[in-house]
Amino acid sequence: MKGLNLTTQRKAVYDIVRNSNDHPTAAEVMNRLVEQGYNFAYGTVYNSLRYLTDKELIRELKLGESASRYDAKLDEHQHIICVSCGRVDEVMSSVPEDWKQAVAKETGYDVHHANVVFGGMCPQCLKKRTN
Amino acid sequence: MKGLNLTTQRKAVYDIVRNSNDHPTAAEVMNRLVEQGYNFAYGTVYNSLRYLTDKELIRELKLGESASRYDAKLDEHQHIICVSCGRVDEVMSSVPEDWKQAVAKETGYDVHHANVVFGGMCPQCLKKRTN
DNA sequence: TTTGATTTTAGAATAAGTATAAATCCTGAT
DNA sequence: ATCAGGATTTATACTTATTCTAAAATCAAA
Repeated sequence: MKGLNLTTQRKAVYDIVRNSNDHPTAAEVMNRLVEQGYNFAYGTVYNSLRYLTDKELIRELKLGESASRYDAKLDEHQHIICVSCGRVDEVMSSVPEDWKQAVAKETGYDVHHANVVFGGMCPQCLKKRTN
Repeated sequence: MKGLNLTTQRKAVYDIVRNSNDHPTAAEVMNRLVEQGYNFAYGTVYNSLRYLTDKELIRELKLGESASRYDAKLDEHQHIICVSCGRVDEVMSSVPEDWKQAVAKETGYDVHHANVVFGGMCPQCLKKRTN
């Protein structure tokens, strides 16, 4: 591939992001690395996450929380956060094209992309609620 | 009103947010306060912004940048950021109801709200571009 | 196998925001 | 007016997430 240099540390970080289904933060990636017996410098984890993001092997998610999360799912999709337990799920249903066009018309912008973060109550928390 | 205590500092902060059209960050609010001859503690500015947010006089915007922005426009709306110059504009066209329903169906969530941040090129930057 | 480039490391630095404790300000009952 | 109690402000310390830096380690190629 186009000059991809996957060192031990980058590979380990990539594998964690790939094999996690909960969009871990840098700190969570760090914890899981330690669980697996690695002991990389904090800066290396951040560097690796940035490198992998630049190479488009993973995506950085800014969902309005204090820390960025990372996602190895690359096809265009959005996210939904449970207001009760904080879990993050994928939303595959894509932004309606005609809405994007309406926004372009309204604002005069050439609209490149949309980042959408839904908030709501996840099925599990809905069940736990008022019974 | 419902126990609203607008001190000098809170009023001054509120006025700045209200009279700005660029969704200032806390640091920008601070700068504008200094320009107006005020000299409040940093903590006071943060406290005031939180107080005003709690009282629903302003809204905190988390647009995926490092710092929160503040907006005195209260009706539901979204935002668009210029990828070239960074300016932030309002998007009044609202999230299509049927899309929200599709997302609820797909995820099983009870969808409460959606935060949308569009990215694109603003009219001014479009004009400046390749001429 | 020396040289140069790249990467990792440890730790310092930064940026945004929160917590804390003392000082100040307000308000309302004596 | 005046004092007590609560709320607010202030200055400063702290936290969290992340980036920067400079030295050490690793790799790759001549």
